[in-house]
Amino acid sequence: MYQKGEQRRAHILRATLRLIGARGADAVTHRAVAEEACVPLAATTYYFASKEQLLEQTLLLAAREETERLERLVGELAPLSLGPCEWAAAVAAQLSTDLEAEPAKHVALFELALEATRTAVLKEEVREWQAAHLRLAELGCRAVGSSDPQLDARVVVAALTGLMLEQLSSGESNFGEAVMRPALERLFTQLARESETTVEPAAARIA
Amino acid sequence: MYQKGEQRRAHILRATLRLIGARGADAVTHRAVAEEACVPLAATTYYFASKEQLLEQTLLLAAREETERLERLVGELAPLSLGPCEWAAAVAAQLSTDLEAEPAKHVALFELALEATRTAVLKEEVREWQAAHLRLAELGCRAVGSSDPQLDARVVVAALTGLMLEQLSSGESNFGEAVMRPALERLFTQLARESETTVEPAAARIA
DNA sequence: CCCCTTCTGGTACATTCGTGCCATTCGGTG
DNA sequence: CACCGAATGGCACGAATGTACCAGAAGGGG
Repeated sequence: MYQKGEQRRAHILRATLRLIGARGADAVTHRAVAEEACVPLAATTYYFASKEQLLEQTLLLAAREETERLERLVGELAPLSLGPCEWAAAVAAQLSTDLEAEPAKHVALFELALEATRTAVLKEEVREWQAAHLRLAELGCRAVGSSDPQLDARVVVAALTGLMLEQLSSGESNFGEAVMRPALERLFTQLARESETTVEPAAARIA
Repeated sequence: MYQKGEQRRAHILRATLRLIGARGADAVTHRAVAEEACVPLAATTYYFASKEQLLEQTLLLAAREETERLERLVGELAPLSLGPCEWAAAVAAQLSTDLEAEPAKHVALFELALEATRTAVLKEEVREWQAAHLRLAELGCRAVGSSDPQLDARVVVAALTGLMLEQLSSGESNFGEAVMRPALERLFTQLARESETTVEPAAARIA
């Protein structure tokens, strides 16, 4: 009983997410959300105590969904014992198709990161979110035989974040994979290379 | 003659930048900017045709300043023929101190990237900005003897972007270097490692 | 059946917003 | 000196905003 409300609440969150992706976080007003969700104005104030809460909850939703999605992806890929290049191809394919399918969600996630700069609650959430990313990347790094999976995971997460932002902010539509795959191949293969000797700073430099 | 105006214009842009860093892009209103800059309300409309122009110009300013700063940094470092670890240390030090000195500017730059998602003019600017980054990174990659400087530059730029965002959105204040330096060391040393043989996908995987 | 909580949808209001207007001052030029 | 464009600053207007309020529909439990 009384579960209709939850559906409407979710519907409003979806609409807000679409709005953030299309017109930015500052386009999120009660009226704009209400129109996007096709609900009366009062609905948005009924389900959310304030505009800030609405925005916050929407960003949390996006972050959690994305984390689940990634967990599923790594869960599928990890048991296959792929090499670095296959990992790169799989990850690049997944990310670029997802970027094109739901750019709004990913834009929203970056908005989340920026909002977190100013909001303690969100900062905490971003930390958990990144921790999840690190765990997943670490799993992947272990799978390709990284010699320092924790450190490499950090590098990989940072690189993926940067590539995604690049695609969103300056990419032509749908050439994402062409850019991401070679970069990821290169990154993964180089990180996966075993150090035959302990790395000595100057030794890696060409004479 | 009549150069006072330019100063005031610049003053307003600075204030706007501070505002973006402190309270986000949607906190940029004529009134808020005027107060932050200690100028009357009409000044912001006198120097900028609209709120959007004000925001846009501010972001362009930040992007160009940052590019110049990076060019200076690479210009200093490149002739020293450093190894990957020294590069990592220098870059990590520079970025983390700068992140702490002027977080507002870097937050603003990410806001720029997000706005570019929706604004054609900004998207073009972001492209130029990233092209500059790529050129600089490529220079650095060449300096450490990368076997594919263009590709590696892409990876490096993405990783740096990701690390910066991580620091801004979830980092404790001022432990940036402790996080960034090891990651960069790892990335640079692995990228700098020569491939003795042509990289063959499966060969890099541990048996 | 009635009641009470949940939910709906319409409206009102104070505040804040972007922007246009205009009288005034400044500072260099003729 | 007079002049004139550049710059200033105060103000007002219409539009949009967040949110409170309220009258009622819905629908399951007594």
